[in-house]
Amino acid sequence: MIRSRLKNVLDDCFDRGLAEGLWSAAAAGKFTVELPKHEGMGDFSTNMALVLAGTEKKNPRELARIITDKLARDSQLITRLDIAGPGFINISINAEVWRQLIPTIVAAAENFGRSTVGAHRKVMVEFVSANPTGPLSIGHGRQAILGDSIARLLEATGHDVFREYYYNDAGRQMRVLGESTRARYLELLGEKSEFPEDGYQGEYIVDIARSLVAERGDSLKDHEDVTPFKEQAEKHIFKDISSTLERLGIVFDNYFNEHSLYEDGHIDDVVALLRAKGYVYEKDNAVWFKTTAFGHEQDRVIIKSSGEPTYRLPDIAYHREKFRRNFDWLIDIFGSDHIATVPDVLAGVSALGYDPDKVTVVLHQFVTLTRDGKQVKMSTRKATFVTVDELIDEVGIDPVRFFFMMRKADSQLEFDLALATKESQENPVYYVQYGYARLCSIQRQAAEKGIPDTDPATIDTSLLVEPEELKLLKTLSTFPATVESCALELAPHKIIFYLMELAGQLHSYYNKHKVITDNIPLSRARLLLVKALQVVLKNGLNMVGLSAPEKM
RNA sequence: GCGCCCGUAGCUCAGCUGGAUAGAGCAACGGCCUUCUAAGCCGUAGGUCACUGGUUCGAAUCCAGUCGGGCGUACCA
Repeated sequence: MIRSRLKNVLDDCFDRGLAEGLWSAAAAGKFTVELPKHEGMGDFSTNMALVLAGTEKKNPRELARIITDKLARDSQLITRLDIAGPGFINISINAEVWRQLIPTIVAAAENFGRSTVGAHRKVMVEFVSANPTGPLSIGHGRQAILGDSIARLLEATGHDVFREYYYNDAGRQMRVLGESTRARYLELLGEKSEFPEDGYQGEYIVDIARSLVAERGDSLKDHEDVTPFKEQAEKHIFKDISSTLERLGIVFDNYFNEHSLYEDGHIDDVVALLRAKGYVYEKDNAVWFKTTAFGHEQDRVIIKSSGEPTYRLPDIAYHREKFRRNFDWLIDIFGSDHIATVPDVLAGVSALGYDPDKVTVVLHQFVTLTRDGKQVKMSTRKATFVTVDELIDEVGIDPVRFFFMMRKADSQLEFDLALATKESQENPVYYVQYGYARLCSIQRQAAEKGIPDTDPATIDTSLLVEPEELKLLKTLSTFPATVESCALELAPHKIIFYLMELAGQLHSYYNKHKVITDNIPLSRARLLLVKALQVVLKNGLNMVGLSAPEKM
């Protein structure tokens, strides 16, 4: 926020130089204001002179001198200017400007960091979208938390967010699920049964079968139709999935059933529309989508010779429905194994006349699960996977959320179970939360000692002169911009790194300076800083679905 | 073969819309609890940013190629 104030001053300086004919407009909008990499270089740094040197073919240090002469007139904000290195201008900000942040933050309270840049744009975030064939596995967990955190950050920045879960409870995989359940059911009754070769072997199928025995006894013993088994399995698995999501604090606005696309005729509509536009043809008894018209290497089958659609067709129809529901921005969170479908769906969207630029696909790489240094193979069928539920049981909800958010989506994420369990005491999530708990503890102490409450109007913040205090203020000031860039870049990991940085500075400060001392005015000033820190830590944690415990 | 992602400290990873001396956590080593919670702090050590070339005042960052790992590349989803 102070940075943007400074940027305005620099822009103004640039415009005045432009008016005076000192340089051309070629460098307009190209220079930046950054935080210097190293301490002792002022509060901010700009490459304005270097950028101008490039466009004007002039000596950068000479340009820097001209710029600093112009800037020096503004002393409200700027207290010192230095030209460094090849022509960087290092800028020191009036400490009072930093201090003024404190009452601002305290007054904004839970709104500090929130913004309206989203301007109520309607955004759909589609994520998880696991079919009901088994409990959520680690891979789904990453996606669930990534999607939910992105959704939360978009909400915090003023977007109207809609969370949707797309699933398919029809088809071969569900039939196999039903058959697997029947086999377990018959086993429980002591009957002969043949377990499907590619059946779902997880223990959860036995639990479902057991529930069927409890509810229906042996009445389904000779039942030919697999439907009741399938339905029972689906019912239980969905209940299981939603309870896992609920534990993680994830709530969907809608569950979209793929099957409804058939019932409502959307599948047929899409084929007809594509056909009308000439993007569809028949070959080898199958129906093909002319994706080569969109620069792809080969066309794709959308209806098999058996008459069944391939996954592409409902995916395209589903995205058409998203567009028809008038969202301004469609965000799909997919595992990297779905990468192949993305170009096809986007081609479909284009072919139907919608704007593919409104779709953003966040592909996340796989989670590698290790236990005692050995990689654990994951397969829903074989049930050698670890479920999200088991993971939560072992390490707790906040650490699960935190760990999955800690890495950018592009990176493969290694989750060492042994480490996460054994060393949960040193988990980075506790480092951040402990910072918050410490602040709360300080306030409890202050109340006990009868130090008057923090009415900003009666507090002299100019007593905050320690370098650690000013450093904390600088970090606090970047919170709103951090939230905004995390949201717009769909990158929750950045807020995690921000929170770790802030917590680190706070712990250092705590160890070096006492907040509560016999010096009451100073104590009150520091308590107000504590309050501002509390606001930011809590908002940051809550914004991505983490708790902020007052005691640990 | 082709497409996408990744390759940065012993390990796990930030940094990547080009900027000054490349960072964090864990692990290792040495210190700090009669004082607001030691789930903490301070210090030491640890690097050819995979490799080669290019672009330029400047490259971990951009481009090309090479090597290594992952995921795809279906009339599976």
